[in-house]
Amino acid sequence: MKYVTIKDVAKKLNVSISSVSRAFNDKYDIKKETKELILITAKEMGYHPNPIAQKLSQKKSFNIGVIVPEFINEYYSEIIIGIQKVLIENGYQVLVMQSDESPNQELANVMTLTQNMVDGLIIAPTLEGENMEFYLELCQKGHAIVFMGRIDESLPASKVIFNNFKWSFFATEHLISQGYTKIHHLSGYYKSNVSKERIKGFRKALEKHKIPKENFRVIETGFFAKEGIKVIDDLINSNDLPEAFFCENDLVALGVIKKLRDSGIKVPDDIAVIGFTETIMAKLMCPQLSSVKQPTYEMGENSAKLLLKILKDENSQPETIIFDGELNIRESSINKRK
Amino acid sequence: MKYVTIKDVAKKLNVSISSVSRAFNDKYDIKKETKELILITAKEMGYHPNPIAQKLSQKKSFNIGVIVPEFINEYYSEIIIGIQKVLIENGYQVLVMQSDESPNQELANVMTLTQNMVDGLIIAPTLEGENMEFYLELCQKGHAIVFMGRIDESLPASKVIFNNFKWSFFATEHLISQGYTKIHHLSGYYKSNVSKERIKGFRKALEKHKIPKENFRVIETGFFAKEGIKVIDDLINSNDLPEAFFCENDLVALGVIKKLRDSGIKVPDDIAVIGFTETIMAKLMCPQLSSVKQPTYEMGENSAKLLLKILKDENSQPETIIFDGELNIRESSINKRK
DNA sequence: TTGTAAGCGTTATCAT
DNA sequence: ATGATAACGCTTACAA
Repeated sequence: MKYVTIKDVAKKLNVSISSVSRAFNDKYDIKKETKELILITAKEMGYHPNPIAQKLSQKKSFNIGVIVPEFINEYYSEIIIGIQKVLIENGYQVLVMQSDESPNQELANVMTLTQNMVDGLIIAPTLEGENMEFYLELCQKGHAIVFMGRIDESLPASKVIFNNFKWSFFATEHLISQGYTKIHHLSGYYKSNVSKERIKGFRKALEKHKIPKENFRVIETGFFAKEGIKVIDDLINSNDLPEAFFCENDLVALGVIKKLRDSGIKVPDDIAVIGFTETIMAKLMCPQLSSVKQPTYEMGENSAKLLLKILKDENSQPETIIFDGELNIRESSINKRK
Repeated sequence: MKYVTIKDVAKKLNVSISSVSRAFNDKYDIKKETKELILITAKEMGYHPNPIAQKLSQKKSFNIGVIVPEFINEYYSEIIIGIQKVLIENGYQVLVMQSDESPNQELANVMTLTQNMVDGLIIAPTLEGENMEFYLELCQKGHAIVFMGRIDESLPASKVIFNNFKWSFFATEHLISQGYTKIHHLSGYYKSNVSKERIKGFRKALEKHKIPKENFRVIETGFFAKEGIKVIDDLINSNDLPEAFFCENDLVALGVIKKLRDSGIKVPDDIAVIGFTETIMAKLMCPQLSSVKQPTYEMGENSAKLLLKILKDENSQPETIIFDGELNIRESSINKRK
């Protein structure tokens, strides 16, 4: 591939390459007519500034690295779309890497990206606590980083997180309002702050409504349908089914509902179920699934904006944006007997 | 951010920068001991070759652009993962952009990426026929491009496609084998080659089994659950329901099943349904959905490999890889009365 | 307002 | 086997 360079344009117009450069960069003085002439001629010749040369010259890559645990589910996909929109508008390229839910892969991704001179990073870690010393070091070295989601509060960096406590509280309170008093919470991983917050919200709601302790349980389940199925299987065997399940996410809820149905137990007639981190499936399932919707797109946009702020002002202080959600009540958690 | 450069390493060891460069590039003569010394010292100092400088020097970006219609659904996500694996292993970075199902956005994405000097492109177009002259031009200019999925056969370029005809045929034949003779095919967009191939396969199966013409219909539906719902709504109103539906994809099938259920019609007891381009939902739905699985990951891997081949040998001839799928029969298409 | 030239961090060609 | 140096395409002091 042969590209037209700044020299070609300069030669054609008998001007210096600096003038051509200036024509493409607003910040310098240049006569209006020359600028226009250059711009027009450049366009005719099919010239575009070579971003790689710009990067080398400016010691900036105009690349932003985005690292997510996965993008098979729409959650991170939507976040990425929000990020991309903001960053592309601001002249950045977005390099997306996925860690396959592995902290090691995550670390490798960070390495690859920093070695490729990304100007900044948006990292959605797979697990809080992992790689934390490394991230601390990165931050102290002055890397521009925004963390997202599953991240330790203690890390002195900008963060975009979801108010898991609050919306876990609301989800639980909703189940209580439907008259359910025996409720199990199928949690993600206890290690994770997200899960801890959800558990806190769950407990808080039960306490507020004075549900006796023996009426609720928290079960470490995981993120996938398969794991939801397994838990139900165990509970059926031990004859320990509650009146309602508050699940880690829609996928787990889906597994729960499937297993219950296969066992002849109807949702919500016999047992109510509510999900979290709403997916497109929620509305299409049978029964339609109640869930907590997170503003994924906005979360992506805002993490990008936060990063741009850091990029513009190196001395900007770490900032944390906490997002609220939306409780969407559907069939799966409605108490028909009430 | 302060990076260690080749100069720093050279100075420290009192060697020339060429030697350091050579130590990092196998293709040159350099004494084994000096090489090792340089490599060790470089590592100690935290030196990595600056990829941007390498790119400028070599007039290669080592970036590959990947453009997909969307990555909200797992289909393209999985393809991307396959692509990334192969390309990253080969020292390339992958820039992913999504066109939001818009040919205009797709064009803008191609522009952005070519202007950013990507060495090659993998393009999954949103709609065949759109932007075709432009792609033709790109190919003729010598850009390394692999097309994927919804692409005109006529384009003289490397392609990775799925055998829609064949698997549409098998899906239809399966419905026939279940004893259904009144079958409707809810197609994507008639414009699209993919849909055309699916329709051909559908017709071929019906012809083979001598189903009378008045027993089958093709209805242009679209890609989303909403559109499936609308079609069923219309068919119920016009009292024109068939015995079985062969849907464009799982999402449409989901809409179909939902609407039928809401109307008191049971699947598969009253009407059978089969999807296409299997998603994770298929196994989790109620009833479990029969569908045709596409080898997404492998398709991604192979498109990347195809691109690498072009990159290595400029004169390599266009090649087309056609992938086969897998017909997964589940509850939704089983005729219980048979 | 414009031009000159140094510099960004490499690779690659030519000497030595 | 090693070093000097031009070149890659651009930005940006500085000079004119």
